[in-house]
Amino acid sequence: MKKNSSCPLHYTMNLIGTKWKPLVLFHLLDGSLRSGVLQKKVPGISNKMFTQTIRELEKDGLVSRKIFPVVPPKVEYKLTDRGNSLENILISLDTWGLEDYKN
Amino acid sequence: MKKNSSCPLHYTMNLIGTKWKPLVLFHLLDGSLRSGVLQKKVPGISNKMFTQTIRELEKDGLVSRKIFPVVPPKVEYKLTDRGNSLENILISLDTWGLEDYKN
DNA sequence: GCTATAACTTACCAAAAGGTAACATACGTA
DNA sequence: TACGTATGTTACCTTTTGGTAAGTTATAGC
Repeated sequence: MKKNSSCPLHYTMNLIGTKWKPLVLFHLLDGSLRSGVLQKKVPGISNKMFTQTIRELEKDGLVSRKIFPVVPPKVEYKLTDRGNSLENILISLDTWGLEDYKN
Repeated sequence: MKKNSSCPLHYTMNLIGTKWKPLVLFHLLDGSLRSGVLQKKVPGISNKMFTQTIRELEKDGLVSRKIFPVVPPKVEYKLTDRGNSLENILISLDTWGLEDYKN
């Protein structure tokens, strides 16, 4: 049963309602990852889209970026507390896909 | 904790990973609605996008369409069982937005 | 026979998203 | 001094998305 109809869902969708954002966030649930590793975990994403997506997530405070001043470059991304608060939703979306695919 | 890494989430996102689909589905949680009523409940959606979105949801078996042979036309949409299985996720997304907005 | 109605559909155009490939960086190593 | 490395950025182009406005339908009521 729906709780109200003014619909904060609209707000949520403006933050994470794209094809790639939930996928990127999902793969960070287990902890921080190097940029290249994270990108490889998202099948089909181009380099450009990956950068663009992670920049927006960073801007919105859902992931944080840690730069190691080494050569060649090393960058790690991880969920912020705000990003991590999406954990249950991300897992539910994943589980739903798994169940639905069976049918 | 994530359950696996092959990621059925990708499958889920291909079904409902757009700006409008979750919003349309959400407003059908309480039961069937006439086309025009449903459309008015989704703020900012154009007629064209509404039609296109609902057609895809119908094609994917998430909503069903009932036509009443009257003039002027009357059409009602409602969630299928498959669509209704997204209820918890849709509510979670809405609730998350409500909580997040406070901060 | 003209009009209002709800639910579309279509044509046209503008805006945004997205792919590919080249370039940038800076240091250690061959 | 040229190369490899990881992490980007940028330019160019194509594809997709999206908005607006006009057209379509069938009948009841004026």
